[in-house]
Amino acid sequence: MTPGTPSNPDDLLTDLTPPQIEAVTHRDGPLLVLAGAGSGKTRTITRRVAYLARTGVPARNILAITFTNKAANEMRERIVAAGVGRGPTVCTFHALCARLLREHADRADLPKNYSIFDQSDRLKAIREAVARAELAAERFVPSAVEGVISQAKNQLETAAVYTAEASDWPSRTLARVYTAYEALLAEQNALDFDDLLMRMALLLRRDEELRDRLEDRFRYVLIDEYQDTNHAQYVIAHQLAVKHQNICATGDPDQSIYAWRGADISNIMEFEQDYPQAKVVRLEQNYRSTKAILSAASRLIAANVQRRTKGLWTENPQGDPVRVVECVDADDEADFVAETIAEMAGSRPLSDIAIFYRVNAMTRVLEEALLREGIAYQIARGVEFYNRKEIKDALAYLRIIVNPADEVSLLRIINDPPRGIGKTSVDRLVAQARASGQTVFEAALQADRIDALKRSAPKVKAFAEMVQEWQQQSDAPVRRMLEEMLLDSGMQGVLDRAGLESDQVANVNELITAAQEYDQANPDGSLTEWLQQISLVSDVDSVDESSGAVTLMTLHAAKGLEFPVVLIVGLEDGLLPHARALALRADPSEMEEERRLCFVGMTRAQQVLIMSRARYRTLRGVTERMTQSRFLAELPGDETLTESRRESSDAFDEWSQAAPSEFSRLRKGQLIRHPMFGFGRLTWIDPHGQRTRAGVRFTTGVEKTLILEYAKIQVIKE
DNA sequence: ACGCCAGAAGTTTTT
DNA sequence: CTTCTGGCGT
Repeated sequence: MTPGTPSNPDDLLTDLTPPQIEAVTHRDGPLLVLAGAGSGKTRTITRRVAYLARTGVPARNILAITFTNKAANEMRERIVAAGVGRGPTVCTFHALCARLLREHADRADLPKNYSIFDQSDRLKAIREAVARAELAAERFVPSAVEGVISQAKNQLETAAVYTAEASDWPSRTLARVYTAYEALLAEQNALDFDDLLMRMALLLRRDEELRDRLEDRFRYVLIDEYQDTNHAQYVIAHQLAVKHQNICATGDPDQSIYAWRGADISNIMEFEQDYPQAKVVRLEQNYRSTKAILSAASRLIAANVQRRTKGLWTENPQGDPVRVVECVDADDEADFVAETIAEMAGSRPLSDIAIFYRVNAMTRVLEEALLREGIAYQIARGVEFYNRKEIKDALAYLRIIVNPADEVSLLRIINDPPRGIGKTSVDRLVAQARASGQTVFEAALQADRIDALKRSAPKVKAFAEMVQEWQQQSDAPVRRMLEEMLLDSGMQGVLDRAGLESDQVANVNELITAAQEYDQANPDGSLTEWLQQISLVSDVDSVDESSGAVTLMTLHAAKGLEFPVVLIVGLEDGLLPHARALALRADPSEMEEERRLCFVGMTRAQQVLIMSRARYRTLRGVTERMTQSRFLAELPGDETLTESRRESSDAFDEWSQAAPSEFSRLRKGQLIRHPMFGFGRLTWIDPHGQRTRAGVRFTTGVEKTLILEYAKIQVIKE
């Protein structure tokens, strides 16, 4: 279908259910689609976009916001397939903001060529900010400070606002770090991920004229995964929809899994209060999973207290029961996974199969086992590619071409590959820049005038001039720019020495390919735009359905996807739910989020769902006995089938079922005394006869694991 | 100036 | 157990 071809928009409705049709055909005014897992949400949104376009809404007036780039690309393809063309804007919140801030840089009071700082750039800047605020680095762990700043930005609290509101000493001190950090970013023309959202939200609030223009441009706004939007995203969406009120939010509170990142579930829960005229459509029929899978998942999620009950049903066949498999340890579990997949490989393509886990660290054993069985796999971790040293270096070079004020990037590569500019010289150069109020790059250009640099001065100057030469040709195609830079910088030499077979060369080649693809897709593109675009890749963006391989990913990355066969590993207390949610001071809502995470994983499965756990797991070098996840106990017995990889006579079981020992009188919560550490309370006990261990939180605040056979503790009070 | 080694620290999830 | 950092030796 091409634009202009006469067509009946009702063709778009023929295979939809009544509630789906309601959502698709609703024209003006706010719309909330509460879409349960597997209820055809993506299809509904896509159809809605197509329907709007075919019933008179100019395609360019439609904005669809997705959670990942991958989801955006897929939706765009589907919209094109529905005959709408490339008119609608389909992207993530971050990509939208990056683009709009570039387009309206003057109004946003920003340079167009700003750098986007990733996690590690940001941590470096925070360390520097802590130093500048003259605070003890030990007291201010960068990652903790980062969390505070990130949270503030999500709440649209600028450094100035945060400072004004800081009343106690800790927050006043953090306000100083935040202020210093913001100054650092400003000096470097850099934004972090949260800035993209905060800047855009604040800009829309204060610049009425721009808001008005954007409201007219994006007359129809659709937001997917609304349950995982944070406050800043909420404000952006709201500002864009104030005038026309054509906001369509879709989501599922049961699939909210990003509260830790600032997502605010009340955005979706209170949609009807925010938009009193809102029409609400519920999609509760599941088209994805078998009855067995769906009822197991439904039973699990029903254990959440903070939840509006909701029925999810399916007309799909009953299917096989959900298998729960108890393995001996992580290696055994990985073997089980690999063997099971090998058996299935004859009857279905590997790309049908996915393995989910709670933490990335669990991939190693799985990879080894899959390799042994000769099973092709891909791991969803696009971000990791961009964290490789050679990639970060190459991008740092490109970033200073575009934005020479980007000090984090400049310092990263000023002597890499080595060009005789040592640490001392760099320190002196930075000191000179600070003293004269220049950027480090500006100071480097005049290195010959800095006496302190001595013999390295010509090298520094040569480096700066090399960057300047690149700058003069920076409107060349991205790929050519990249290759030129590799050659001139000496990186190519390093790569040549590493050899054609090396990972480094393969990675850089992949980057070159990415650059070339960008050039082809965007004839009017720019290096700036490409750099900003690739700063926003997510793990799942790298997943390729046609790869013919098993897909491995975290449960978080699995959201929005579906696979005929799903294996979820590590169903153990401490892993899923994660130990953090089990901690004594953990908020109960953390446990509920873990349960939703498990629910999300289970509901990705179409036909076969297998969940496994290990009795022993080695984490950071220590083997721990694991108890099964409480979530397994919450599954319905008649829909699940529990199997054990070993007879119960195995040594470990005997060990664990040993006769009650002298430690059997110990109970959780008892007050005890330790000769070295003093008083404390038992937080957990792991009974293994003589080998019984227990966790103790001492009054000093320290928590310790004690092997009771050796630790002579004394019970003070029952 | 540079590379190596040893010790430390940090391990949830990510746009 | 891994990865990174900082210090030390050349």
